[in-house]
Order: sequence, then C-alpha cells, then structure tokens
Amino acid sequence: MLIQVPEQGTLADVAAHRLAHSIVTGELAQGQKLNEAELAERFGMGRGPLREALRHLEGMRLVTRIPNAGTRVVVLDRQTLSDIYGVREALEGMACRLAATQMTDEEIAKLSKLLDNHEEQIKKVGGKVYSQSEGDLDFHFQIARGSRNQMLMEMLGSEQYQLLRMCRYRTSRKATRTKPALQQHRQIVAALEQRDGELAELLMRRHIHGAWKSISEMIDKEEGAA
Amino acid sequence: MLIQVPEQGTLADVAAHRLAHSIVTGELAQGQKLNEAELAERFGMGRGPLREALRHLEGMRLVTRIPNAGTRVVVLDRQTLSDIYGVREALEGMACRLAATQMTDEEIAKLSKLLDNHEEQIKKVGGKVYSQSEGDLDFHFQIARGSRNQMLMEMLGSEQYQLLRMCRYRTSRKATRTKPALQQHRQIVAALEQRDGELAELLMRRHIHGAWKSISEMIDKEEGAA
DNA sequence: TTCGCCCAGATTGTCGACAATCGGAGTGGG
DNA sequence: CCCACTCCGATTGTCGACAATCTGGGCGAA
Repeated sequence: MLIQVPEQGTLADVAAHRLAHSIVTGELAQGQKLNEAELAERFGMGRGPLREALRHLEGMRLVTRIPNAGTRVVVLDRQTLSDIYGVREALEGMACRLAATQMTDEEIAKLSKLLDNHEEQIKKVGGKVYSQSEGDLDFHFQIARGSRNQMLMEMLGSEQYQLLRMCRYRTSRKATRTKPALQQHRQIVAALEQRDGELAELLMRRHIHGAWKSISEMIDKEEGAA
Repeated sequence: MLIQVPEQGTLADVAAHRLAHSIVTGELAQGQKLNEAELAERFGMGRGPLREALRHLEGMRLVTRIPNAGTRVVVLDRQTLSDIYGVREALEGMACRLAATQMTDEEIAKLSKLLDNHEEQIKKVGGKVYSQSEGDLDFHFQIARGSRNQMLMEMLGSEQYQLLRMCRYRTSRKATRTKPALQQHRQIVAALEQRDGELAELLMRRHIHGAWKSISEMIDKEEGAA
C-alpha cells in the first residue's frame, strides 16, 4: 500500500528503493557514511548503478554528498525537525481543508473504519507499536489522497520527501501519546463528515503542532541524558 | 544570487546544474527526450557522469524516466500547475506569516528598496521583462529567507523543487499583470513593516491566487487558439 | 615533544566496451 | 489493402579497469 513493491526495473531503481527504505526506517543511522563498493557488493551489482541510486537519493535530499569525500545519510537536527513540522502543519492542514470537500462519503467511512482497527490494536496493548505507527502514517496519507492534489500527495506520502516520514519512524516508536492522537484523529474525521474544511484544517494543525511539542520534549530529555 | 556558480565539483554536478537551468528556463522544452550520448558529448564528458546527473534530476522531479525508454523533461499540464500553485499559496503564505516576526528591519527595508528598483524598471518600459521576472523571483525568495525556515527556503527558492520556478519562467515572460503585482508586493511589505503576520499571509495568498487565475486564463486562451 | 612532510592504502571519479532491450522499417501472408 | 512478424539500428543498462583525490600514520627536523 504505502510501501511499493521493489520495482523490477533497473538495478539502480531497486537500490534506490532499498536504500530509501533503510534510511526512513532508521536501519541506516543518520550521518552514517555510505561506502559505494560495500553497498554494491551487498546488493549484488556494480558500482555504476549504485552511484546512480545515490544521486537519485541526493536529489530527494535523503543523503548529502561532498565531492571526493563520499555520501552520508542526511542528519535531522533539532532545527531541521522543527522546520519540517512547521511545513507539515501547513501542508497537512491544507490537505484536510481540501479533503473535506473532495473526499467521497465512502472514503470518509473507510477512514473511520481505519481508526476502529487502530483502536482495536491499541487495546491489545503495545506489542505492535510499529504497526500502530504504520497505521498513523496510513491515516495521514489517506487524507492527503483525499485532497486530490497530486503534488501534495507526493510531498506528504509518496517516495518523494521521505524526510517527513523519516522523523516519524525515528520518534513515533516511542509510542507515547497514542491515545490522545487517536482522539484527535476521530475529531478530524468528524469534521470531514460534516464537510467542515476550516475546522478540519484547524484540528489537523493542532494535532501536528501537539505532536511536535511532544517530540520536542522527548529530544530535550534525550539530549539532557546524553 | 539566485543562480549559483556552475560549481566546479564533479562532472555530474556541473551537468546537473546546466540541465536544471536549461529546464527551468524553458531552453529544453517540456516532454523533450534527453539523449544520453548526445548530451554527454555536448558537455564533453562520458555517459557515466551524465547518467548520474539525470538520476539527480529525477530525484528532484525535473525529469521523468521510463526504464529502457529514456528520460524526458517533466510535463506540467494544467492540473499539475494548479496543484503547484495551491501548494505555493500555502507555503508562501506561511513564509510571509513567519517573516513578519522574523525579518530584521534592515531586511524589510532592503525588500522595499528592491521594489523601488522594480518600479524603476517597469517605467523604463518593457524591453527587460525577463529581468522583471527575475526581480519578482527575488522578492519571493527574500521573503522565504525571512521565514528562517530552511526547509521552506529550499522548497520555494533553492535548487530543490525547481518546478515552482519552472512555471514562472514559462508564464511570467508574457508580462501582463506587472503593475497590479507590484502594488500587491507593496502591500505585503507594508504588512511586514507593521509586523502583521496574519495580514501579510492573507495578502500573499491573495497575490498568488490572483497570479494563478491570470495564468489559468492565459492557458485557456492558448489551448483555445491551438 | 611537537609540528610538518611525505608516503601508502583506501575511496571516489571517470571512461570505454559489451550486453540487453526497445522502436521502427521492411516484408510476406491473409 | 491491412495486419502481423522479423530483423536491424539505435539507445539504454551494466560492468570492469584506470586515474584522481582524500585520509591517516610514520618519520624526521626544529
């Protein structure tokens, strides 16, 4: 659904997808250096296609490259994360406003159902926090789809601008705040059902702002500990 | 200023920059196929670096690639342009709101001065419509800088998401609407001087919305003629 | 001791050649 | 006359080797 099949196209494409996945899931640590020869062997291909994959990732800002000094996974410091959440607030708010007028009744019903599943999983306690996070991702992406704005969809959910997804994986597995989040999701769906775009936008912005505040505190604590 | 030096890094980097520039200025037509061997010879390099450059552009969505069938310049149809302007409205509005509280007095004064130059050039009649468009670009970018949000700056002005710039070059040279645009710019600067973020956002959104309406009509006319 | 130089080892950048695949012209049959 | 098949040229995908550059450690002189 969100994770697309490895795409049996060129080797460079599969490498780009695998690397992108490894990066957003945190399997590759931030700032980690990416050795071309090593990765090429791991993926069973030559260095040519692998370099192309790295250039692709560089284009979407998942990695940083310094000439003659290698490429590294991008580092999301506190300031960058703050910036990202600010942009997300604007974009997802916009998506909500549009979705309120553009989504079909069926889509909204499906969204509501998604939250039911979500609640179910939370009751069964936290073994599967990961899938919970994945579900949250799905919720936000479905709304982006509902906006009927292709660019918005790409920025928020698709392979493009994975940065937004990256911080989620990095933070949301800590799994605080799942219950208030669910509550807020319900409120948003209610606003969509009433076709109240302004309210939906307001609620979404508040939801994301709250998420950032929570994550921000968490970072402060981590840094205090370290 | 906005156009960065060709960057004497790797060959792939200079190719990426030259191609990106050719695309956003319209020197390379939309949908045009890009032949690897031909471009490589034109730039005086092998196909390796050139392919990397294409992969980079693919990452930033300036070109589309179909396996075993070559890469083409992205095509901005009417729907895509509409989507882009919608996103720009949200992002530049946000930039304005932030800039109202973040910009220094000096920066705002400089912005006002920029508009003076701008007005000067308009009075000298339109030989240099191109530079007028460049000036408009600068105005918007300076505000993005004023937001102090790095991600916003990259999305709106820097090399990333050149799509936004691309449609400008393609449309704004027609040079209608320069005077009302200048008027709106003045209003925005006035709002910034008063540190009224809400008003500044409103004005910017209206400004961009108006620009889209104007461009949309122009496209309709073109399609009607064709 | 400490600073600077120099030299390997490793890593990145570039090229040329070869294999795989696609599109289209030409041809033959219905 | 039209459709389908085949083959060929052109273009893309991939690999291996070589050149250029950086990094880190050892050595010698002040």
